Amino acid sequence: MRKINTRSFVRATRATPREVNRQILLNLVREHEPISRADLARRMEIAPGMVTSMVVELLAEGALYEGATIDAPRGRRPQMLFVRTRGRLAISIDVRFRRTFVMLGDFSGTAIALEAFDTLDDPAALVAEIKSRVARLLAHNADAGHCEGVGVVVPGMVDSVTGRVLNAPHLGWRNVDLGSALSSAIGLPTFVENAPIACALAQMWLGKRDGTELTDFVYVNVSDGVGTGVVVNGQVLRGRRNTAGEFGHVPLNPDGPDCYCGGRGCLEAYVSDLATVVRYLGKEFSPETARKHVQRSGLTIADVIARARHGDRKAVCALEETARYLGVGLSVIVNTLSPSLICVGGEIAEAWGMLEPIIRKTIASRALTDNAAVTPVIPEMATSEARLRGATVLVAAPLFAAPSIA
Amino acid sequence: MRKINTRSFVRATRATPREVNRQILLNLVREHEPISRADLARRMEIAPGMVTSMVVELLAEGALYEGATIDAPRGRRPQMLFVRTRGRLAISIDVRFRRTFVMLGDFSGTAIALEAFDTLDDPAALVAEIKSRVARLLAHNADAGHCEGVGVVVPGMVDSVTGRVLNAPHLGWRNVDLGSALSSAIGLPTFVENAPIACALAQMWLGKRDGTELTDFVYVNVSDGVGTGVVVNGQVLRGRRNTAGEFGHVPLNPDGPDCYCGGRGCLEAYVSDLATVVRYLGKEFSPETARKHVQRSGLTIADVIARARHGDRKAVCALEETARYLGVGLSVIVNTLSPSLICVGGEIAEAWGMLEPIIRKTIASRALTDNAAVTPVIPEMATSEARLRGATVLVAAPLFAAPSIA
DNA sequence: ATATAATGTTACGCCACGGAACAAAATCGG
DNA sequence: CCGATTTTGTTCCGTGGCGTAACATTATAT
Repeated sequence: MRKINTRSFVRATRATPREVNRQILLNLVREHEPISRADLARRMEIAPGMVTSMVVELLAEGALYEGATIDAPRGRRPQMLFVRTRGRLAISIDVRFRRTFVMLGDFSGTAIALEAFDTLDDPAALVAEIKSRVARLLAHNADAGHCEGVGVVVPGMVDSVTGRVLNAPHLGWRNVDLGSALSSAIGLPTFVENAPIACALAQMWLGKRDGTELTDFVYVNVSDGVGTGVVVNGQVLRGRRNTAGEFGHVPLNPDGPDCYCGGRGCLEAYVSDLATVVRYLGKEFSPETARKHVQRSGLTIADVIARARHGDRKAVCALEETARYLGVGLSVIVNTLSPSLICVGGEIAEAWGMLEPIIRKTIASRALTDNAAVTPVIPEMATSEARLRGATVLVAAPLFAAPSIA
Repeated sequence: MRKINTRSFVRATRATPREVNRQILLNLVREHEPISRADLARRMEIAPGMVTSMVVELLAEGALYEGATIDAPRGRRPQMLFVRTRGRLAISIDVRFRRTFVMLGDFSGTAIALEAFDTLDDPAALVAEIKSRVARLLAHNADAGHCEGVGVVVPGMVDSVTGRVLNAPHLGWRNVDLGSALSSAIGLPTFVENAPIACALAQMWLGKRDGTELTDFVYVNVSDGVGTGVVVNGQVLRGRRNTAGEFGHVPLNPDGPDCYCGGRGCLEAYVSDLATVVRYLGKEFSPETARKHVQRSGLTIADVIARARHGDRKAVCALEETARYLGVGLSVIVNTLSPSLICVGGEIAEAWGMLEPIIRKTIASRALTDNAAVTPVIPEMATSEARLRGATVLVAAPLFAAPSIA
């Protein structure tokens, strides 16, 4: 039961039913391809004639394509339909603390070309560098298809409507109009999004699940910071000024370590990669000294995980402590949002075998209901390039999204 | 951008545009009444002819009624339209720990009759008592109009679709099918909902705001426990099995007092009325002893507030401590959900003058962005009968809700 | 009395749903 | 090898409701 916002509503027009049904059909093809017209009519519970008329349109637009007819036990052979992803290209850009990745890929998220370079902290310089690389990528792959947009993923708060980066502490950016800059530099529609949200979108649109829809879940990204992307009812939770989802700064202990946010005992101060490495080094975490300790040691979270695998007791303990606190943090998410799934990304996911039992136990002991206690928690390995796939989704997904009505 | 759930979607039919536009029109009348057809046409940006055809339908159904024509500076005088709330009745029931309230009121939430009696812990006995009282109320007020349904508000987790009370610890209920029992006893459609969610619904549908729509906010109810109703995008956040929104059990301190939920240092263990009174008595809060202490003292939260008003230093300190912890809890809500408003209900709202500065300061110091720091927090006084108005909304609001499409 | 301006109604074209009939292309059975 | 059957896909037409426009109604201004 949703209340209509009378200050900003979308009226239904004569074309509305067609728009709605077209999108439903498109999504059914997307999730069940290859699929025949007859099967679509059955799934949508509409007359076959309407499927024909919609499919004719979608074929003409190039949204779908017809594959071969396939064998059937009896009767006329069905002509299978597919969503056209090949030849529909997107530039995906992942701006990270040290390195920036630029990918040319198609709408299915598969890469055609991938480049990386050291991130330039000056936004104008970064835009210029991206511009030249994108131009080269597009020129070298002119035969691969038509590029329909640019998706950019940034570690920080983003106003996805205007494309402005509101605050990206790791890059030292505040109120940078990255969307406009890139879109005018490259000459393609550009979409900018916060990294954990983009990862959540990638999970929702590209994640292969066995029959279950993923419309209410939380993506938790653990890296230098802890960010979350919350999806409710198939929509990203944004809140006022796109500042929702900061579960990384849930306070777990008023006497805990200081955090970069100015608070004390935040989840992030316990479970970020920085915090875990500092713990392994036997030091106390503090915003002032953490980076120094880690840089002096030359260790990364990957090293700590590797040492733990090889039996280093201190490394195992450091990771187990991280798992305990992460479990507490996730139990807050479980009790407040009650998602149908939590997905944990970041390099820490590589150590999932060690972490999972502790996380599970912690959640189970703190969940308020039996049902919440068994909330599925799955890792997403860093190798899956979640951020770049999320950047692709920023370009591709709007074509499949539900029309907003009322 | 919403993803369509291909496992459970609603196709658009030929009647869909009409349904959508009808609801928009109805809501415009609801929020701007009295309003003329011409004004509706302008606000909806549709031709006046369409307004006429829809209004004819709605008048015939009795959803709207025509008032008098009013003066206009020039031209034909407009005929004003109103939503018909008089004569459309609802039974509203508020089941609380000690007392149960039964109200007969119209769709605007104004009471026609109100009764109260001691809550019977046995569900069957309670249903029987409610049945006889409702029958009498309806018989005595047969001329007041037609009763269209029953709304029930319960202190606990509710599956609002089936009407089952999943878990109401204060009543000692588990998996009680209250909805079916009441609906077959009274013979009217019955809607059951959790108390803080119902309060949130009352705020959203009946709250008088000056021009601003309230579609993303959190209602925090502080009483014996702490419950929250979260509204995102004009919809209540429910999560899996209706267990979302338990911000009362966000852990604030691992070394804090034990909580009824089995955890330690939960927000509820610091700021519930019980916790505040226990603090005033100079005792440590614990689930085993809290009620005993309070009962022996004979004090209620209202007494503590009254004493603080009369200059009792200990009472002021106890309340200020509650405000500090509540501020921490609200800052968690601010950072994770980023609502456009937080509404605090319960008897503690009566002491708002004392609490607000501390709450505001705590939120401001812990918010992650400047914008979040100034999230409006408003009290709702207990006198406004939020729960009973919420129960009414359960019956009335479905008539105004947006049709769910795609 | 006529012009002007505002509200509200009636009329009709057209798009897309909705149902049904029809065409197409395969297997099955004799 | 030919008709019956089955399944897929297309064509056709009726109808509801948007969308535009003309028209009726009722007031004030000049």
